[in-house]
Amino acid sequence: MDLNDKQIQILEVAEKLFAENGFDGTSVRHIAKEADVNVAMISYYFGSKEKLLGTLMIYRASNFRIQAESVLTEEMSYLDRIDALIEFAIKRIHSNRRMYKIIHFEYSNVSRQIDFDNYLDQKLENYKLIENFVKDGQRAGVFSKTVDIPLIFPTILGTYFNFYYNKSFFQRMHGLDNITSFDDFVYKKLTPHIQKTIKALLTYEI
Amino acid sequence: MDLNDKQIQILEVAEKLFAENGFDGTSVRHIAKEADVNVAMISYYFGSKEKLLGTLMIYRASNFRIQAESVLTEEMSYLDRIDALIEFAIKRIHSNRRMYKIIHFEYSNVSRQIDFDNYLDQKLENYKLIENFVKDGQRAGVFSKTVDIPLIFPTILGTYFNFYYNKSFFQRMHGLDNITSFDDFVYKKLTPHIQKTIKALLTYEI
DNA sequence: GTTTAATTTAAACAAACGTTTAATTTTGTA
DNA sequence: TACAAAATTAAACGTTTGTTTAAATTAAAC
Repeated sequence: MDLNDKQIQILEVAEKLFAENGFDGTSVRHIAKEADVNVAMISYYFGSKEKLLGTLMIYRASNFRIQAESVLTEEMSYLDRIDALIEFAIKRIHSNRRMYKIIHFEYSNVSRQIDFDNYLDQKLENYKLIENFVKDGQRAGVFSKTVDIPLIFPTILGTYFNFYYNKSFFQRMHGLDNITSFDDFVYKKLTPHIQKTIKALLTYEI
Repeated sequence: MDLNDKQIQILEVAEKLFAENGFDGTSVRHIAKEADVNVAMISYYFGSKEKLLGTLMIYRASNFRIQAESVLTEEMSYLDRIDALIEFAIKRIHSNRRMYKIIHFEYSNVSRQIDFDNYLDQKLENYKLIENFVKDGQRAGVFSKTVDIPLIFPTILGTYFNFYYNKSFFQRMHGLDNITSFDDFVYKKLTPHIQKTIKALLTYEI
């Protein structure tokens, strides 16, 4: 997939607007105007609005697994590697949060004709990686054997996204008033909270 | 707010379709057809599509706090009350999951003119209730003093919703193939996982 | 410099959108 | 039965939707 500058410009504007207003809430004319191109360019380059979203998904599907794998094989204690993995994971989903929001909302939409196979394959790959790591830790006697491994992911990602989806509520509650402090909060408060939660869960007996 | 049978019928169809296809992805004609009424009835009863959503929010905003309060004041250990609270909370959000999905996706939509004040007020009330309970537990020496109380909610709700939003993925992974087993999974696997996670977090030192 | 291909444009397309209208039917009241 | 109010209907309203067309412009190839 080779994309020229204009195509990338359109994709990034579309990502922003899809995340803000939803796929159906965003018109191709709105995308075109914001990206400063003619409406017809979207059909010309991508074929259709749905294919534009499909291209966007592929464009954003960079490989989480390879980097996560290198984090997990560093020479550190199991708990330190959990910390490192979660720090890396939150950084990743935070910078890709718009794409995730689009996926969350379109994934369960039956009327949409979008190919989620690549997304699901990557998700499964990522799961297998974590599963093996946790099982290693269990064999080493560091992690509890009663933890429900498939549900670790929803707890990590879910905590982040529930925070993100209720951003205004938390901003009001904490008095955060701009984007910088939202970013700061994610790294300085939310990430440690998730790290602590997962470490607690993985070492909790009965 | 007094609603007749036909109005309730429209509201429940709308809730289902909004959750499935989004607010913008659902047409008033689709709602009317599914609810077996004429399109004009929606304007006639609710004024507009947006006001229909507003009415739906009020219709679903039943009081979580009162029931949660009675759970938290039962004569049980702190950890057992955590279990009871989470079991109750998951039951509630599971049965209201469609409404929550709509709210999550419309809440961050700036172009929408919907009143979220009631929703936010309730959210704050619920938070205050939990905050007081956790602080009591900390004073009693049962709960860790380093836990970030405002982030307990995102972990509970987020775990549920990330599971729900990736339902098909988990169904494929666990071989769940119908709605009954999805319900079963929520109560028999997901709820215990969240209970364990929060108890672990609340008793985790350092 | 000429020709061919790629890009960009404004305009038009039919379909679908939320909403309103005005007429008709049903219901409730006296 | 007669009347008024409420409910229901099909049709029409003006916009907006995604997409296509055909002409104009720019870029690349020879």
